[in-house]
Amino acid sequence: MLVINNNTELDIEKMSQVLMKWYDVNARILPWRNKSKNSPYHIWISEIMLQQTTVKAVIPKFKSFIKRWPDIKKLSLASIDEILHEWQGLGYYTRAHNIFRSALIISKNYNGRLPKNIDSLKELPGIGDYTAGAVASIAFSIPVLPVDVNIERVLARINGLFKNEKNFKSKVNNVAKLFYESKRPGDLTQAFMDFGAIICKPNNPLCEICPLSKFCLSFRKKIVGKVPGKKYLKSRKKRYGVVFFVINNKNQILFRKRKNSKILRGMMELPMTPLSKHKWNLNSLDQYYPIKCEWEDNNIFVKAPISGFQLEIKILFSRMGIQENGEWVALDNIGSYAIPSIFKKIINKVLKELP
DNA sequence: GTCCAGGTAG
DNA sequence: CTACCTGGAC
Repeated sequence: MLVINNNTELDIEKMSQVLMKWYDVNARILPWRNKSKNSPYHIWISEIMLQQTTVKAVIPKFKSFIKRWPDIKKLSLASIDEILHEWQGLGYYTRAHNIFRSALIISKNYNGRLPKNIDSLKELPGIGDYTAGAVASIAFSIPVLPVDVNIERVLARINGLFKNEKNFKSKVNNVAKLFYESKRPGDLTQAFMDFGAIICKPNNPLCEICPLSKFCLSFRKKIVGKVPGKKYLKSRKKRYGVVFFVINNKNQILFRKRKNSKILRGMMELPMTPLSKHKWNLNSLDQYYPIKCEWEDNNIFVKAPISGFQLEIKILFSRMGIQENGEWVALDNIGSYAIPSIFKKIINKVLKELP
């Protein structure tokens, strides 16, 4: 028995068995699937269409596409305009271009048949790690388990892995590799896919009828809904700001009160520039300096996610004698003010990193 | 109405 | 890392 992440229930053989048994009864009927033998061409087209696109949207498009171009040779004789027209509404139109380019390559170099190994598949435009693995396992019975978000979620839940933690991707890939030995690689891949879509759903997973629950660490810990969670920093829009960090010889920091702003109104903040889409030119800060003094640039940056944005704050620093004007807050009294956590974060970082 | 996921290419 | 597009979540 293999043990991953303290999951002593993990038993690859047994899990594959259970999953296959479930799949044999519950497999979705989809137009690109064939009980006796899957067509590599159909699997390829369906996998490309299914990238970023729901099964529901793909089904009618797949049918008309295959009807119009029943094999790769015929597809290679089409025009890109025809293919784009057929792709209309599916989105990500580069996929259509890539399919056409691949069709030409396959006709020319592979006699109209998809190559049967992962490396050659990945050389074709539009085929990356996932799609190569999907086609290889489903169409050619090559023992791999490609990891898309659905399979990732299933494996992560079974092993209690969070996207947040270090090396999440490689941990999931390592678990996936444990399943490479399967006797029915294509069915196992599709079993995982259907299982992720029907039972181990992103929201409201059906744990009460899940045949894998006894192997599932998240289920045992009652945290299924939280796994795999989100990455801490997603691709958010970037905004840049410069904070003026002023501290006096009584260990007080210069603050100011936010006024006519939508967010964080009435809370205390460190003096700073407005947030900009672009990095600040340090020569254009004149109108934003809270006081007149010399500014040290210690090359300190603080990154923080806030309401849909990823902030990158640069710190300019100044140490000075007692000064009457302004809102000065003693370091050991910060707790008694309404200060957004982002500014606390900045303060902590600055105090830690100052030379 | 707004937010945002999601494989691949670049 | 971002752009690509759409539809599903909220």
